[in-house]
Amino acid sequence: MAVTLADVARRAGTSTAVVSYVMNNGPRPVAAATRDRVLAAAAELDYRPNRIARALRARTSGVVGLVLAGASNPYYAALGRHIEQELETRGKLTLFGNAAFAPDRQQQLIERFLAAQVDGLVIVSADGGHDVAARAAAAKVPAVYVHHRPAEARTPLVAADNATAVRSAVEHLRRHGHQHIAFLAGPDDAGPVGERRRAWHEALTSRPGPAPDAADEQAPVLLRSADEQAPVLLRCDYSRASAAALVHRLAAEDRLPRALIIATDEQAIGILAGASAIGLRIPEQLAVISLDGTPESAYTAPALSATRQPLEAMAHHAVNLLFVPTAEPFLPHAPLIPRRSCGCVPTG
Amino acid sequence: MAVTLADVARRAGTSTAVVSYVMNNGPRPVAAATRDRVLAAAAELDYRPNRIARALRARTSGVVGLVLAGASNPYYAALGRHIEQELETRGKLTLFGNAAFAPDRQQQLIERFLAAQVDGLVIVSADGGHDVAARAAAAKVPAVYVHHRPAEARTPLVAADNATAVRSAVEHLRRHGHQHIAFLAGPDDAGPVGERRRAWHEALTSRPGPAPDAADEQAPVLLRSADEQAPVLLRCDYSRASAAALVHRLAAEDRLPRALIIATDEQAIGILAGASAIGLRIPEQLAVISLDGTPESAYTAPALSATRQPLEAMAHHAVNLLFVPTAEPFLPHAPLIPRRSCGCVPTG
DNA sequence: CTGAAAGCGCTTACAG
DNA sequence: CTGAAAGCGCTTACAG
Repeated sequence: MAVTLADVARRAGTSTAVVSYVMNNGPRPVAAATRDRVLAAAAELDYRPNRIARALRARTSGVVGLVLAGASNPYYAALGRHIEQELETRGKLTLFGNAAFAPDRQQQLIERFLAAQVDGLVIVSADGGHDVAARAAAAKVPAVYVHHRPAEARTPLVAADNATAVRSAVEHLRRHGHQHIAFLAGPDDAGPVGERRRAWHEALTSRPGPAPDAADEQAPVLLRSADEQAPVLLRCDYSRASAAALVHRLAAEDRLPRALIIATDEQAIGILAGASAIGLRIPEQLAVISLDGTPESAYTAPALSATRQPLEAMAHHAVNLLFVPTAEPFLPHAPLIPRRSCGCVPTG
Repeated sequence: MAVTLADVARRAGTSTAVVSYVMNNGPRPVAAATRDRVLAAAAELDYRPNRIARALRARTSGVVGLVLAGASNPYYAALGRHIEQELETRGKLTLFGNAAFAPDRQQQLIERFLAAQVDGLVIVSADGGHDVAARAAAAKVPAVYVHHRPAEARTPLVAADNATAVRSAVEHLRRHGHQHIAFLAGPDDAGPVGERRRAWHEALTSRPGPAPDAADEQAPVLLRSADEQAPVLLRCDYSRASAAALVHRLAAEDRLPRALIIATDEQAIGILAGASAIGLRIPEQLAVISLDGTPESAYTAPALSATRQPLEAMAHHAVNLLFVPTAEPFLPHAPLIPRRSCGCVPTG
């Protein structure tokens, strides 16, 4: 059927071992003349190596499994793109799976990827998953969590510095004159969003630390007034629909805050859509800052101010970790990108 | 190292053939007692079949390759999600690659997927690619193009009925009272966007056919005035940035149209962002309809009116075609979803 | 219903 | 520098 190594060897008048050596540039040297004969034979026959056969024998498939907690969320999607690209740079193929926020689907994908003999596993996880990486460890397959990992997991995690990002968002809104800054979290306090919520609460209820962005250090920090109400915590699902519905509800009940930090771009986009639908002006009536800062956040209406997670660097680091394990900590900074939605009018 | 079929056979006191029969429920029958012993042995040893070995021997990998023309475009991304999900439903794993609008990357991905012995190839293609499916045909691997295929290709194509969609968009804007309806195309006239552009031009320059949506048939069709200017064709790259910049330029030159049909959601999102940045009110000053209708189009500000391509049905059909080839034509309808951006104020 | 054995297409000691 | 051969972990005729 298809042309095999043996066919090439026969045509070149040599052994399969030698053909293998020239196709792989090693591990044994081959005489230049022999090499040329082999290359010529391979070209004439249009030989294409069978990676499956290679994988079985060499015990390495050249494939890495990537499972995304939810592929339609812009944050996970952007992370997924960067990871795939990073893997391609390293010559790896990407086996892709979308867990669609179902822990059992995530588990099942991992099992199937492991059965497919992946060389590594990148798990971009959300709250609520089991420690699927334990299975990878049992199979001696390197794995890495991105964004979140279950509490019990011992697998490395790559995530941005959420607490600092949230503090810079709070500081920034204060500089815009806001004292009452609400927070939109997810349905519960699990995972990174929980961390973000806690950082927000702490920033509002205790003395703020130094501003994280050096560029901002000149700006006066407003003191909170003594009669400040308790911080307003809002919650909704991680979906545009849910966030848009929340705006409607809040408006109907006249409970709209004036400033809002939103845990995710997905929700922020929904907030913007809901605001537009009811004629609520952003940032004039409601100032918002999101905490993902995906590429989509630059092209919303109005453009979303956000703390931008360094997705590319995170992807790079995660893939690195698969191949050169290191204990070195990595907690990259998520800089605040002021755009229109917080009240800034960026030039350009 | 890992537990193999032979280990299970040994423990169950039987042959590898029998173990294989029970693991695969065939193709030969196995006595119930034997079967139970095998299952017990497999469970005790925590046996996991090696899919690579299976693939080599059975000449079927259970993996399908999916290449996306551009993964950050919401249209391709949504299609990709549906295809992956459809494949998962069929028990296939998805090898994923992003061509990032580079024809040579697309070609290379196909080669590598073929080398990985994929059972099929789904190519969500944009203009400008070579006929990569020819290579698949040579390797006897079923392939299908989605959205677009090169002119010379003989591989099946799954795409929506673009011409009808465009006509319904033109009709709809006319019902809103617009006579001068501009069109935003891509940089050139290749591919499906070219078709869309031609359908728009034809709808504007000749007598309109019957309205495609039965629900709309009562609405009066405005006659074009005799002094109507030539249809205005706009072009920009398929990127949000490029579309946003276009709005700025048009406004600066005072050449803004009053009604615009936009070839893609990606560009439409950019138009909305650009409009928001300069305070151009949509739909009051500029009515727009997009021709993709991805899920994101429902959560823009304002919500995008669009002809909605039936992405899920397309994905389903494409994957179907891989496994049960059929000559049956498939040209699904893309219904118009009126939202805010065209001037409609949908209830709910 | 079950077992012994060949073979999928490679890589890799091993011997020369 | 090159070749003969074993073996990766399965599936599948073939024989019994």
